[in-house]
Amino acid sequence: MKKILELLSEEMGKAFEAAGYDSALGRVTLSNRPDLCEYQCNGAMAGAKQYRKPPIAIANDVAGQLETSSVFSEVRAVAPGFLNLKLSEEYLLKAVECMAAEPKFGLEPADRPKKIIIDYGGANVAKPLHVGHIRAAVIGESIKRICRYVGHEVIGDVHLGDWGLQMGLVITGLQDRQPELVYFDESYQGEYPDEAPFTISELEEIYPAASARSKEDPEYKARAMEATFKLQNGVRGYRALWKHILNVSVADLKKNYGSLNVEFDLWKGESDVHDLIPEMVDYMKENGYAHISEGALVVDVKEDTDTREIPPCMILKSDGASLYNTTDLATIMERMRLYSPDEIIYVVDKRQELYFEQVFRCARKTKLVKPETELVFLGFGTMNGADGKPFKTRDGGVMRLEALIRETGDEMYKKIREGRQMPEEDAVRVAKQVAVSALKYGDLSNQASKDYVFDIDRFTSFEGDTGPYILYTIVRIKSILTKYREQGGSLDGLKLQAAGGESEKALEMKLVEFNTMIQSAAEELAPHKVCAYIYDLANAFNHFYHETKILGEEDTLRRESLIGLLVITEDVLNVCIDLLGFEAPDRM
RNA sequence: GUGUCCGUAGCUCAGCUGGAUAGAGCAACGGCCUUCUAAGCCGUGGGUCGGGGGUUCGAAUCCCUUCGGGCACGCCA
Repeated sequence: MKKILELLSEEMGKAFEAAGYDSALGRVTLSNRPDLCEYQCNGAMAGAKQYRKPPIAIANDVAGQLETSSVFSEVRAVAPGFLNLKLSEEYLLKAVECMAAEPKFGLEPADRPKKIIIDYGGANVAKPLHVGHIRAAVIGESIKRICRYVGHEVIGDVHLGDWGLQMGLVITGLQDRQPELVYFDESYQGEYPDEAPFTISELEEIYPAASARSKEDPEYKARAMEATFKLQNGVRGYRALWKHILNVSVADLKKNYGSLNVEFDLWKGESDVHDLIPEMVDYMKENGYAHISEGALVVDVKEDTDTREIPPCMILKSDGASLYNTTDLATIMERMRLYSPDEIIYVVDKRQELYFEQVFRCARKTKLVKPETELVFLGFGTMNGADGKPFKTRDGGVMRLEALIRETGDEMYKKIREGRQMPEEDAVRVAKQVAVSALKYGDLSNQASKDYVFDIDRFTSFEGDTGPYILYTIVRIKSILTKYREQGGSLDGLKLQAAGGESEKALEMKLVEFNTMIQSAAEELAPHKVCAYIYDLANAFNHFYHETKILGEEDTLRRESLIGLLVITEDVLNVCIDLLGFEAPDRM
């Protein structure tokens, strides 16, 4: 179905036309003065100059055309030339019925469904996820779901860092700890064990230690680079060890991402494109795209329209080694070959914007992608602590994601215990579920590109603009619907009636905004719009709830209508929180 | 230095394809539970939208300028 504002604008446009004005002036928007009207049209003022008439005269002309409108119950021309509108309850009812009957609540399918790859992990093998990873995961997952919902084919890729110096560091660190391992015996010809010679916790100790040491000890760093080199050149033992590291690490990553309802379709990594690099480099050389500059192989990517110097995109370092750019470009090449996507979205820290600009330009210039392939950089800001600086633990360290989730869950559990009587087991489960909503909503309700302050007390609060508040609202609805069914009511075949009051009407008006909201959230890759919408919707519902007896309504048809409205509201809220990547318990 | 983003209530943030009295939440204060989850709802107070200039009938929103802050700027990722 069409968006409500389009429908109203069409109706208004007709009135402008009938009164002798341009129908394009009939654009209707939500009222910014809800005390005066529900919707408004400012076209009379916009057209005043064109028609050399006072705006109020135009507004009066138009209002005259709408006296018998079945769409608007009230059309008022107000100085200096506003058209203040109220919607007829019957028209609104039809719109609500229509959205309830249509798939996806009347959202028009994407006019051009795209195949999209979304790259939103950024996790590194052998390094635990820390709070810095939460934004990519949470935002990327939501965008993946939103894009799918509007009809695109979306492939989520974690794109692991599994091939760089960090692998050499881990291997070197391991060698120091367990030099006797067969993997380090280059004369060894037999099969390597299936079992990894380390656990995830050991792995997580080895990397930071090795990394720290390499920064102070150049000789150690040289060893790590040597190990990296051997790994990348296929030394058997190193490859086998690397496999172990990968497996142990990925199992752990899946667990942690899983606790945030984040799931990837692809677990590809930098290593997957290693073999493509020589081919790509040759291609760039042969076609004259790349040249040597200061010893390194680079592709110039500056353009005449640049307002600043854009450094060239480096393909190989002066020592001939590949770097992040190399694998990112090779990954683009691989993705084009394997999936031929229409669009690739990178959900990464906004500080990498310039870097990705270079990579994108390079990919275009070297024709790694088709001219029409969209390469989108979606940069997110930092999660800060109360001091406005990047979030740290109390002792100044980097907090692990696991710890953040656990602490939020503990906090939630405490609050549930204080406020509710609930069996222990349920309390634990519900606390986890609500904690995920708190974390995700707290993050997603901010514009992705902005930094935000992580405040556990605020996010886990049941009051205000929070995940728990949204869930609480859903739980309330569920509770009523459960009671209704227990009393013998059925949720099938409910017939809606026109709104019986202001708050009911306001709720319906919010509901019919759904398709508009989703479309704009998808186009702008903006989950925070979904948050803002459900917050408004939850408020509209709670307001309505307080004014309206639902189960106590004696008129059966009216009661069914109210229940029907609850069902739609719950469905819409549930769809929205699913798009944000969390779910509601039955009770809380 | 160059570029870029940001500066809105005590705090955290919306609003930014220009519209009528700039909105929420938190915090503060005051009301509402024998009735569907009060983890809720209603109300009160709180603002030179960083400053200045311009465009416009009209600017938080567009343009210029200035101050303050974040971030990025070839061999890290």
